[in-house]
Amino acid sequence: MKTRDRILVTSLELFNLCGEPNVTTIDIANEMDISPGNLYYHFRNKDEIISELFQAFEENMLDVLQSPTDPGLDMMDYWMYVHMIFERMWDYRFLYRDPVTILERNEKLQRKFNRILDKKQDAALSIIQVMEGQSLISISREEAERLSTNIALTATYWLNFQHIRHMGSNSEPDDLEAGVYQVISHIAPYLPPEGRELLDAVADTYLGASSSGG
Amino acid sequence: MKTRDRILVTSLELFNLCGEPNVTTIDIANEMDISPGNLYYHFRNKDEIISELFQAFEENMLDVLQSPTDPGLDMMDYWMYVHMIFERMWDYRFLYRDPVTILERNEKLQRKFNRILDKKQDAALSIIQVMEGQSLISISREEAERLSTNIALTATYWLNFQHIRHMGSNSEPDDLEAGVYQVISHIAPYLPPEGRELLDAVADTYLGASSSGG
DNA sequence: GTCTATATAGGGATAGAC
DNA sequence: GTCTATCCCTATATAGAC
Repeated sequence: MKTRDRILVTSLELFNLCGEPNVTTIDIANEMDISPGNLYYHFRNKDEIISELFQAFEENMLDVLQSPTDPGLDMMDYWMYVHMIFERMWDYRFLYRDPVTILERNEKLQRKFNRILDKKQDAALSIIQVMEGQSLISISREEAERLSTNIALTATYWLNFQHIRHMGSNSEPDDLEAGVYQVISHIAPYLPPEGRELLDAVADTYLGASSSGG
Repeated sequence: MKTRDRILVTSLELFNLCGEPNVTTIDIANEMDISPGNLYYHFRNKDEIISELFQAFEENMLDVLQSPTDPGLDMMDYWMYVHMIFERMWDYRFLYRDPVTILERNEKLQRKFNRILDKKQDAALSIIQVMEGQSLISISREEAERLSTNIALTATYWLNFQHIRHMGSNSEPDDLEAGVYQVISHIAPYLPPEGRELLDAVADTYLGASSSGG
């Protein structure tokens, strides 16, 4: 593995573990047993490392987000879909730890992050509309807008919320299923009784057997 | 006004405007036309300023949060209630801009912040249970738990979400009503048609006439 | 490509005069 | 209480040898 790539991998690891603002270029170099000078031979500055990591994240995420408007999907498919999104966020969770701190330094990242948010919200809206089209749920246009905003918001901030909630204990929870459930539960009240039971069944399947993010 | 208090007021202003990590003790001193030495005569360090601001925030917030379990309350009362909570958060919005960065340095603040989150969630749950008791809504115990978590999460991160969403334009939106609506809309799908119409009416009243936070 | 050594800059904080 | 001057530390980033 080339040094340049090792820098990216090590940076991502440390950023996720300690938070990007708490990781210096020297920390990264030390962790890899190379000199800081060497690191700066491969990257002009820390921002370039972050940008490159973000680039990889964006490609991953936009790929996963391709909204499943296929009408043949069931509750379990949606669960898996949201799970995949959570896994990508988990892989790059340093971005969700204090997004404002990271984004405010770099306008390009702001735009990219917002584009991902747009996509998230669009995906939620699409799914809602498919369900509506199937008469699975009944919802007005305005309600659907607000609902998809709430879904995108929960999906975006769940890891941050969990992190703050577990700050006393120094172990970070790597159980994404609770977040998936939390996101999907936004839809629950719109579902008919059969739909809710189906959701409960799917939740029971996944909530016990924590599969973790690795 | 005593210098000590002026330091607190100025710090709060700058923190809210620029974000706490971007404001140095020198910035604060400059803004007040005093010397950094003077500032350090009144406060041992920056953390002490933050802690004291947090203290004031906590008292405000816990006071406002006293959950209104009075069964005589209507939709407009709940709207006002959530609005008051948003106003307190707005006054100390720097805490919601980079929560992890601010909290990770100080265990006491972690506990306090989480206590406020607990209170928020409890308040949401209480209101839901009152509504359930009045047969206004029908909801299971587990659903109520998840719902109140989602409500607390949205209330906590709405300002952050808005901030990121408007990062391109350099004007920060000070319209809290959208956030209030977003929070209350979590309840909407559980309401009977009359309840939803009532909510729409209340929303119409407030959403137009942005009252702002100042 | 990699190293050592170092420049640079900024922020937190203190000392001591007034 | 307030000021000026300054110290210390840390993080980013560069220079130049190997």
